[in-house]
Amino acid sequence: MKGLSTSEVAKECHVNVETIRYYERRNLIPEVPRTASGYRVFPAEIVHRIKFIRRAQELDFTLSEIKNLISITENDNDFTSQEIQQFANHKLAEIESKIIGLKSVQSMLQDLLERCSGKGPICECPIIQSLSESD
Amino acid sequence: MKGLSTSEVAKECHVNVETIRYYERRNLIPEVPRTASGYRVFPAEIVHRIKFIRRAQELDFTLSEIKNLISITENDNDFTSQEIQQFANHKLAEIESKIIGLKSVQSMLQDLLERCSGKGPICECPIIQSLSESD
DNA sequence: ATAAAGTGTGTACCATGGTACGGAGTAAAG
DNA sequence: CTTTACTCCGTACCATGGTACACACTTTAT
Repeated sequence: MKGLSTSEVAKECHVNVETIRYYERRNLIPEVPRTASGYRVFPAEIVHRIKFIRRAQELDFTLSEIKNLISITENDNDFTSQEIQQFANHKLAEIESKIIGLKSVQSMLQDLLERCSGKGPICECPIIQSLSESD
Repeated sequence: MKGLSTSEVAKECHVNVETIRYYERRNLIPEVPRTASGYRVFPAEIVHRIKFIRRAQELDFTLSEIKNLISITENDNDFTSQEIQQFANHKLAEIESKIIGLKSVQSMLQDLLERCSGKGPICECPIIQSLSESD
């Protein structure tokens, strides 16, 4: 008995059953074979695919970007090397500036935590200062 | 003639006029005075406030988090030092793990770019490899 | 004085990423 | 066998962060 049911996959991946159907509709996962009565039968690999999607989402890839990413790897796509290069470059720039921004918030928050040690009055909040000053 | 109209503020901040009304509804900006005929008259400082909101959004703060941030600084809030500390700690953890994730995608993309130099067949994409392997 | 531009309100709509629900058929357990 | 659990589908709904629109009233420019 090989193959997983929708809910087995959902449980494995810690996602909602509906999410799986949704990903299918969005073509993030393939349409898998069905039983005679129409129940989906997923190959075990689908679990990796879905976990892949979730990890990529956490890193701010949108579902359509993820779709592209997937089709690049599967080689069943219409992208040229150049396009892939451009995509990667674009995303890289985005990521770089995000890292910079996050690092600055990070140090602001660290600062805040040092000053506001959970007691006494609200400090002159350094987060807000920094976010406010730049223009 | 002091005070800015809605569209002047919008222009200054590079946001849509409707966005300003939206922020007012969400209580991210105060309800400002009106002219006799009901037109909003914004103080110049509102521009900083709105730019603040936009910067914070870019760094993944949600509008409600931003609202909290603002009310913390204005001291017209019900937060204890402890709550602020917790909020900061929580957000800090979030930011840290995001930075780590982004850095790993960053190096994957850099890798990809080195290998796929825009010519030849699609490489065995290292991005996907890395996203796929972990569990 | 009259047209064009700006502002107000409320409500509807958009995209993204899901989640829930009703009704009907299927499978599994008691 | 019947009850419970699972699955299907389509459609509707939710939250977030806006954006657009219609309709009415001001303001400004000509």
